[in-house]
Amino acid sequence: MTEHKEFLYPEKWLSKAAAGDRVACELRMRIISGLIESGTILSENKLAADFTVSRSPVREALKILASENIIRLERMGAVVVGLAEKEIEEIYDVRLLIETFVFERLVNMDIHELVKELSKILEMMKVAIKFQDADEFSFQDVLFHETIIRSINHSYILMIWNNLKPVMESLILLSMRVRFKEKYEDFTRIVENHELYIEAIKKKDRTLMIKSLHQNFDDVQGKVEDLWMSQQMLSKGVELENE
Amino acid sequence: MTEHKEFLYPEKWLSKAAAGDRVACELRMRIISGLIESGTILSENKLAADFTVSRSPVREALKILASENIIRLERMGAVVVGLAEKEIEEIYDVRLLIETFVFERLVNMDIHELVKELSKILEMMKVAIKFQDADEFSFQDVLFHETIIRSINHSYILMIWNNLKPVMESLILLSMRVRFKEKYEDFTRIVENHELYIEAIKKKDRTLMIKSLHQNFDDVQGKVEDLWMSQQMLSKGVELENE
DNA sequence: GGTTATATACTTGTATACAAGTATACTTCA
DNA sequence: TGAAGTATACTTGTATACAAGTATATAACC
Repeated sequence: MTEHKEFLYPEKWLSKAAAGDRVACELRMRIISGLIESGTILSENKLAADFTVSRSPVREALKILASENIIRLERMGAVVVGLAEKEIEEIYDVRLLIETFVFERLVNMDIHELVKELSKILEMMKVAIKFQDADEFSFQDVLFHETIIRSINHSYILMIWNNLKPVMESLILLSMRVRFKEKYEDFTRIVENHELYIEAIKKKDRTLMIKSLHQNFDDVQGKVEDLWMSQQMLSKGVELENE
Repeated sequence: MTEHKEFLYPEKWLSKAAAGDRVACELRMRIISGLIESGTILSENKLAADFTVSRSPVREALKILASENIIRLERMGAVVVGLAEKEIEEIYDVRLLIETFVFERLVNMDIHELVKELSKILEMMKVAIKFQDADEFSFQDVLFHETIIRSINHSYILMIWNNLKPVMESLILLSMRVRFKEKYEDFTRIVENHELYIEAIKKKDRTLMIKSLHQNFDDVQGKVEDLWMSQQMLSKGVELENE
């Protein structure tokens, strides 16, 4: 039963969050980073003790994580599912599904405001790169895609995104943190890629959009090894809580 | 503050369900049927009193309904969103999206077992029609589509379905109950339609699948008026809990 | 030893209590 | 009458208590 002094999830993003969300976000990061291994059985009581909160927020957190498919609520205990290669590919599928759907809608819309908004976000990303702020960069990256999705005003597509977003966010965070340290040159490519995406929207060019979308996926999801590296880094000196 | 003696949701489906799910299912039915109008503000305390449970399961229920997009959790009170025409169309979109995705996967799979399973379900549906059991029919109808979706073993597509399913279930239940009373002849068409769907899977015929899928949607979702009729019927003599 | 019973230490789900915050209505004062 | 402050009756989020059920291990018995 080890106390985690350092939290993986950016604390500043939780300024106004309830304890339940806090626990969910931190647990999610630990699961996706691999710090908590697949197959681990989580106990409400143990988690409550670990996070020094009561069972109520913990229960809430577990419900959230279960709806995101990264844990499975069983009769006794919540077993960690995590993200293996298969799940990563599945997320890829769903993102492709919804973002292409969104794009089809965008083709028949006035995208002036959207493009302006996206350009702004892209500038923010560049600043984040300059100051080597991986967390801020990740935030803007997620926001970029969310902005596109929100623009079509489709509550049920947004529902899908809302279920996917936290996992995406964690993936991107972990991936970017590693790369800011080790593959700094990647970011020029990522920025170019997002410029391409904006361009595709501006020109309403389907194939260009698909292309940049695929490249974007590869940038985040193709690098599962990065995540494993990240896990190794992070868990260095940090004991797991296996009994 | 009226006591609802009759529940809209089939009680036998809740035999082993926790109080939270019970409340969620019943509330969902009341919202989708229109018994609880859009814009209504739900109070945890009031709901707890109405259902004679504590706030814990009510909170759980509200979280569930919020994730399904039929209520919106705000600072104070949960406001009912409900299903207007726009939402119905959006659900239509998402079902089309995921079921066509599933079909593409099916094309490269051994569908022998699936077809057998679906045929069985279809027979069950016929029996339900014969005995005029609207609830059983609805159950099998939902199961039919869920079986198709599960067959490709895609946890994130299943995640989308899991979020959509309860709403679909309610829609189908309400729609079928009305039609068992008033449009009995519809059911021969619905059965034919499902046979078409099975045929499409068997032959791996995309266009046939899309066609039957569209017809199936129209059967459930095109009839919003039915729902309003159903609401009128059901709320006859039942007071709303305004104030 | 092997099998069955029982005790114990868990688990979940629900009820209840409480703290902190927010809208509403009322009172007070100019 | 109008504005500002205060009291009150709500709200949410969290902690805690308890009942019912389920695994695990110990003990008893054949």
